[in-house]
Amino acid sequence: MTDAAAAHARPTLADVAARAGVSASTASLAFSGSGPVSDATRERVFAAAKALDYAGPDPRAQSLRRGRSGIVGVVLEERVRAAFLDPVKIQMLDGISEGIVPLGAGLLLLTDTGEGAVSVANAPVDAVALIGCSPRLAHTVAQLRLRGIPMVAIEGHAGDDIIEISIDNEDATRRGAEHLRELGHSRVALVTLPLDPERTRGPLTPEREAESTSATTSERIAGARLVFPGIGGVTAGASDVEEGRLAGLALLADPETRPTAVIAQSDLLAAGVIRAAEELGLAVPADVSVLGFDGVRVDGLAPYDLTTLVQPSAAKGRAAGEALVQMLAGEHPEGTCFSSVFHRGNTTAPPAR
Amino acid sequence: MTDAAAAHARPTLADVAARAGVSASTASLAFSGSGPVSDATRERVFAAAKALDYAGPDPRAQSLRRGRSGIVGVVLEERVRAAFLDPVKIQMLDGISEGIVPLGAGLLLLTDTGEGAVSVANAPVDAVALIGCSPRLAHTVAQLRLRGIPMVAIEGHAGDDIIEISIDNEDATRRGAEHLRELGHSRVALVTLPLDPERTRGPLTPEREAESTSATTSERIAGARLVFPGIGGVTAGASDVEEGRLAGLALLADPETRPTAVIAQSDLLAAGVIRAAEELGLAVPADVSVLGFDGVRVDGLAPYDLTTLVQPSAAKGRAAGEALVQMLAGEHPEGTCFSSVFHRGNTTAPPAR
DNA sequence: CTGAAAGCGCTTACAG
DNA sequence: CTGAAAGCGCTTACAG
Repeated sequence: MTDAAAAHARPTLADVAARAGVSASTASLAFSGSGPVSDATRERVFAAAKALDYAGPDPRAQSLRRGRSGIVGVVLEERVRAAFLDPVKIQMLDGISEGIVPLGAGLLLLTDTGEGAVSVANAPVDAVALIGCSPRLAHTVAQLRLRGIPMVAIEGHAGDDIIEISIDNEDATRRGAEHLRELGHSRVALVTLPLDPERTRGPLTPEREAESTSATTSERIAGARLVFPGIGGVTAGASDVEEGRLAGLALLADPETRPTAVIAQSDLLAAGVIRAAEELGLAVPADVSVLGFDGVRVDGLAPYDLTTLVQPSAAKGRAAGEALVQMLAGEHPEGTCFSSVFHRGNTTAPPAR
Repeated sequence: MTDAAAAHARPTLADVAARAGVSASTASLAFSGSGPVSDATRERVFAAAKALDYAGPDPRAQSLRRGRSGIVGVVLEERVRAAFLDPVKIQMLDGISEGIVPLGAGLLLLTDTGEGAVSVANAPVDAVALIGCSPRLAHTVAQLRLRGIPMVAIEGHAGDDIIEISIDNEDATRRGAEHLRELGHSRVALVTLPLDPERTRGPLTPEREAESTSATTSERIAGARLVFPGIGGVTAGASDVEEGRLAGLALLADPETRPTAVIAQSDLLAAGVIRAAEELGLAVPADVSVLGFDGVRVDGLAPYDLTTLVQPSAAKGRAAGEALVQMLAGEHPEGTCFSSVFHRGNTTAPPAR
C-alpha cells in the first residue's frame, strides 16, 4: 500500500479490535490502560495495532467523547510576532506552560483579533489564559463565558467573576516616581502603554484617560500621580522600542517644555525614550532620567542599566496556569497579586540644574 | 440558571434547531453559511441560539466530523522557554503563523520530549512544522508518519519523503571561514551546536562527528573544513550565551593552544565566546576573532557588531507554513533552500602576530 | 475480564 | 429551500 493510499484509509479502533478478535470496548480499554484487561488480550490488541499501522485513538474522537481537548489556549492581544518580541510575554508564556504541566496539555496560541477560522469563539480549548491587558478583553471574555470555558486573566480586570493574576502596578510606579522625586525631579512626563482598543498614539488627555480600557495603563498612571499629581505625557501605540522612541521625540524635542525625567510604562518604551534622547543630543541620565517597568533586559541597551520596576513575569504565568488546572478540577482558586521590585540602574540621576 | 448549572448543560445544535422549529441539518447550514437557507429561517435559528446562549457549533464535534481540527502543530526540540529565548526560532514561528494564514488555523506548541498527555503522538493537529534540527527528529517523524499527518522540516533531514526548508549551511560557513583565512587566520577553532540527542558538551572528535544526528551541525562543520581542513573545536550543550561562554573558556584558556579565531555556529554561542574572551582578558577582535551564524541581534552584545552569516529565519518559517497549506490542499510542494548573507561586523580582524 | 449498546455534537450527501 | 438518516471514531456505564 502506498503512503497516499494509507492516508485515505487510516485504521480505526474498530479495525484493530476486529483483527485482534476483541470488542471495540476492550481495545479501547487496552489503549487507555484505564480498565481491567488481561495481559494476553492487551498484547493481542497491540499486535493488531502494529500490524495495521494504527497510531492510537484519534484525538478528535476522544475529545468529543470526553468533552476535553487537552489544549489550553493563550490569548495574545496582537499578532504572534508582536507577542514574541515582548520579553515579558515570553516569560509569562513559559510560566503558563510550566503551570499547566499537571494537565499535560498543549498550548494553543490565539489572538483576539477574531481573524481566521480558529479564534476565541471556536477554538477547541479546555481553558484559556488571557495575556496582557488587551482593550478587546471584554469581547473575548464574553465569547469564552458563553462557551463556558474557564479563564484567567493576567493583568487586567476581565470581569468580577474572573480570576486575575496581577501585580502592584500602582504601588510599584509610585515607588519609582518617589525615587525620581527624591533625586530632585519635578518636571516629569509619562510615556504610557496603549489606552484604547485602537492603540491611539498621542498626548495624554483627561478625556482619553477617562475612556481607558486598559487597567494596567490606568493603574500605572495613578501610581505616578500619587507622587506627581499633575503629571502628563504621551501614549504609545504599542510596547516596543520604536514607539518609545517616537514618544520620546515628542516629549523631548522642545527644550522649553522638556521634562527632566520620563516615566515609561515598560522597559521597551524606556529604551526607546533613551534612543530619542540620544538622537536629540541629550545625555541619559545627565540631561534626562528614564525610568522603565518590567525588569527585562532590553536588546542592545547596554551599557545602560535601566532603572526600573522588576515584575515577576514567569511567576505570573505559572500562577495563571496553576489556577486553570484547579478550575478544570472543579475548584475555585483565588487570584494572585504579585509585588514588583525596584531596581536602581544608571539611567536616573539628579536633574542637571 | 446559574453559571455553574449552565456549564453542566450547554445547549447543542439540536436544542437550537428544536427551539427554532427546524431540523438540525438546517440549523447547521445556517451556522456554517455553506448551504441554501432562507433569510427567515436563518434568523429564526440565530434568535433561538441567542435565546439559549448557544455559542456556536462545538469545535470538537466539528473536527471529528470534518476530519480537520484547524490546528497546526509546531514541534520545538526543547521546552517552550528555551525555544522562545532563541531569536531565530521566534522569527521562524512568526513566519509560520504568517504562512498558514490562508488556513485560519491556530498554532499548537509541542515539544518532542514526549511528555504530557498531548504530544506529537496524539495532538489534534492537521499538519506539523518541525522546527530546528532536533536529534529526536526520527522518532517524532515516525509517529507523525504513522498518523498520516503532513509535515515539513525546517532545518534537518527528516526523511526522503519529507519536505525540507533549509539554508546553505555548508556554503555560508565556507564563506565565513574564507573571510577569516583572508584576514590571515590559520589557527581557528569551532564551537558547534549540539551533535547528539543528549546534547553532550565536549571536544569535537571524529567519532562523535560520525555519530552526529544533527544535519545542521554537520553541514556547518563541513563548510569550515572546506577552508580549514583540520579544524577542531568543541560542541556546546545548547545554543545560548552561557554554553558559548563555557565553550569559549575551554578553547581560549590555554595560551599555548589558543586559536586566533573562533567559528561559532550561532550568534548566541558567538556572544558567549566573546564573554569568555573578556573574562580571560582577551580583546575581540584584537586577540581573538569571533564569527557567528544567524544574524540576530544578541541582547547586550553592543557595542560589538558580530561578524556573521545572516539567515532569513522568518522567510523559512513562512515557506514552511505555505508548504503545509499546499499539502493540506492535496498538492505536493517542493522544499526550499534559502541563502545566507555574510555580514562583516567588528568582531573579526587580522590575527595579532 | 469482556462485550453490546448508546451517544458525545455535529455535517453531509441524499431526497424531496 | 428543508428534513431524515447515517456516521465521523471513540469511551463509558452497564451487564454478564
